[in-house]
Amino acid sequence: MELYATHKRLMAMTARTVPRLEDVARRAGVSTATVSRCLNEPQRLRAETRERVEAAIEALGYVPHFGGQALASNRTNTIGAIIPTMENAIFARGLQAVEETLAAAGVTLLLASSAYDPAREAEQARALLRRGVDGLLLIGAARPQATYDLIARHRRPLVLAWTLGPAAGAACVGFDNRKAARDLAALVLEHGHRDVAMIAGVTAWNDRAAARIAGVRDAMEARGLALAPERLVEAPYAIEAAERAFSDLMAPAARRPTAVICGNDVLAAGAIKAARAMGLRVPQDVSITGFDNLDLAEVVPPGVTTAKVPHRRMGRQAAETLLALRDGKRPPQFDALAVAIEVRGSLSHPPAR
Amino acid sequence: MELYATHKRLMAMTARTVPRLEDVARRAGVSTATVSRCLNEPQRLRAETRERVEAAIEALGYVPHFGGQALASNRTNTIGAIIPTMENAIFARGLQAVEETLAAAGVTLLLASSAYDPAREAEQARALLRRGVDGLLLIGAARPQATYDLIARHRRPLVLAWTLGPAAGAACVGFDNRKAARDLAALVLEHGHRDVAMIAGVTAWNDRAAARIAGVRDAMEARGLALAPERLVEAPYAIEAAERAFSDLMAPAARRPTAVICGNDVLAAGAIKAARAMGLRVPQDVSITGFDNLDLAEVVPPGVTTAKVPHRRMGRQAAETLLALRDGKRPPQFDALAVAIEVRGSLSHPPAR
DNA sequence: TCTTTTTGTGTAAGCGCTTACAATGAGGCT
DNA sequence: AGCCTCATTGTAAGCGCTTACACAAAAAGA
Repeated sequence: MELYATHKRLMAMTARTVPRLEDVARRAGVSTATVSRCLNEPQRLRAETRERVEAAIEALGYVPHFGGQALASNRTNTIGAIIPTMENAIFARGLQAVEETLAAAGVTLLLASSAYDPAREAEQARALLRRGVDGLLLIGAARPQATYDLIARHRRPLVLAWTLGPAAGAACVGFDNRKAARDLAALVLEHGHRDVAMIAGVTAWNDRAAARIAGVRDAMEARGLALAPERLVEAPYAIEAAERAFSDLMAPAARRPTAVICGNDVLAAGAIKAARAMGLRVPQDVSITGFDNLDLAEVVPPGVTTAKVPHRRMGRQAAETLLALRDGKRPPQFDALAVAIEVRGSLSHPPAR
Repeated sequence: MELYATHKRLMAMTARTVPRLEDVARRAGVSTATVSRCLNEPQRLRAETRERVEAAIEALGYVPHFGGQALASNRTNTIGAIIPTMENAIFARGLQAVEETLAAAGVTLLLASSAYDPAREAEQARALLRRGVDGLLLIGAARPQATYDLIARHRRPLVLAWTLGPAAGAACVGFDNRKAARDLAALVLEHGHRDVAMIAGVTAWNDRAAARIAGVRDAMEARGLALAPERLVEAPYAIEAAERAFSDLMAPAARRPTAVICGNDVLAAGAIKAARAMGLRVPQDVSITGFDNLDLAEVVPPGVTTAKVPHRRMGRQAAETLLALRDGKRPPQFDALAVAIEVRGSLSHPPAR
């Protein structure tokens, strides 16, 4: 045993470039406990002592070792988030706000992505929990119960964003996807459209996509219309998939839909691209709507009429909720975020037959 | 001391939900060392023992504690990456590839963003190093020496992506921004343009943006032309900034540029939007080019002529380099990635005067 | 048969930090 | 003066894991 210790000690002597708490303590002429306190509850130290320790920290360029802290304190000042994808900008803006809010509280955000795959999500959750995250942020509420159990077993607070639930014992921060989609669809119908089709996101394990379909159905049924099965296509959130979906919807020359409601702006952009390729004018020949109000929506002519999701506010609220839960406080109670409709050129009246 | 230990032990008894290595060992009837070996070098165990341990791990749902591992082994199987922004898709695709490649090797990617601010980048690097990342991936080569020193002091391998250097002792994986921009500009000039302007990214601490300007200058000078100061505007990579920049460039009614080369596709999309708003047709009245070949480029009509950066390949190579360096191997030697030009509708001949 | 190796497993020391409790000394009260 | 409180700092146990070395048993030589 002695030899091992000696060996390590020697290694350390020759190889150490990163100072430890003990080095700081020695230099400042205090105990390791005092240095630790200087880091964690500086107000408990006499000003003179604190200054001495801080000087030593500064001089040595000391940075506390994360693993050591995590092990000893069982806290990491880290929040983990798993988003479905980084490929398009859907979640970027919200996450940026999460990150900023957390950073202001001295908490780091660990980001992972699941590619819309619940198994991958569970795996990532496991990895994040293993890293000792103090809390977890997930998107949406649809996932296997096992994932919820996993998180509960680790006793970590969980916040779901982009949805209002129903949540298995998790806090939700978000907006009413169904209502927003209903409002948007209602607006489309008010423009006189009766032949409406929808390119939705893939609904498997995606409650937002499903809720948006439900919202569209709501609006149509309220007017005695129905969304026929052949008028509903699911497509992954990608340009190309949307192009194909749009072509499929428009294939029957007779009774083509006059409006296509898309599950998000990426789909809408793809649909518009396909329409152009088919020689259809937007909105004269076909109206198209999106969801999210990404940059894309304002750049693609004639501008995508879309639901303006308050990403940043949602991100901030999610972060605040997580911080409160982590500290054992009751989380602030937020109202469901309002989603306005941003009207742009892609929505107009149906063409006269 | 006893009391403290007892207290903790009691807490543990009542509160433990997460099993430790010791619990697995007890259940499998082996020592903790054996369980640890089963995790790290399973081939060293007798098959029968290994199975018993694995069964216990499975039964208890044991997951090794990260902090404990990190502390004891001084390795984390984690690579950190700091990208300038998540707001737009510039880095998303490349990072996705990094993540996939690392995941295949059992390594987790920790992602942070710097908002193009070198101070923030250094701060994030410190945070990642503190977390014990085994290596670091940064974008571009331009940053204060202090950041390089910080990383060197921690003895962590560093890979720079999106650039070819010059790198302060770091491996570079990327492409020649200058050459790609030169090729693109040459193509513009071949179309007959002589009045060329450029909306570049902000060059402060951004060697890619600077290299692209240099490339455009190269091409122009090779034809005896120059990029006049009033024909060069820097703008952050955002739609709105690009719109303003474009308006500024087009303000003088006389001798307006006939082509605007943009530092990336986001800028190009903004420029096209502004052009439309000004009643200018693209490409009949003005040609516009981008860089990166984002989704945006194919969706915005008439399609953005752009440099096709091989993001995914670059990401994969960066990850492979990091993994090799982490294991103390010589990194594979990659050639600079080729950047092709994707010609789309936004580039044409200058209008006849 | 009696060494040598090899193989598989156990023992226990630390990794760098936090924190309960102890110790000290300075004031405050009676 | 004697006792108590409070503020400040020190002491040292332990967080959950890895791993050098010890040791026993099995395999391989001699």
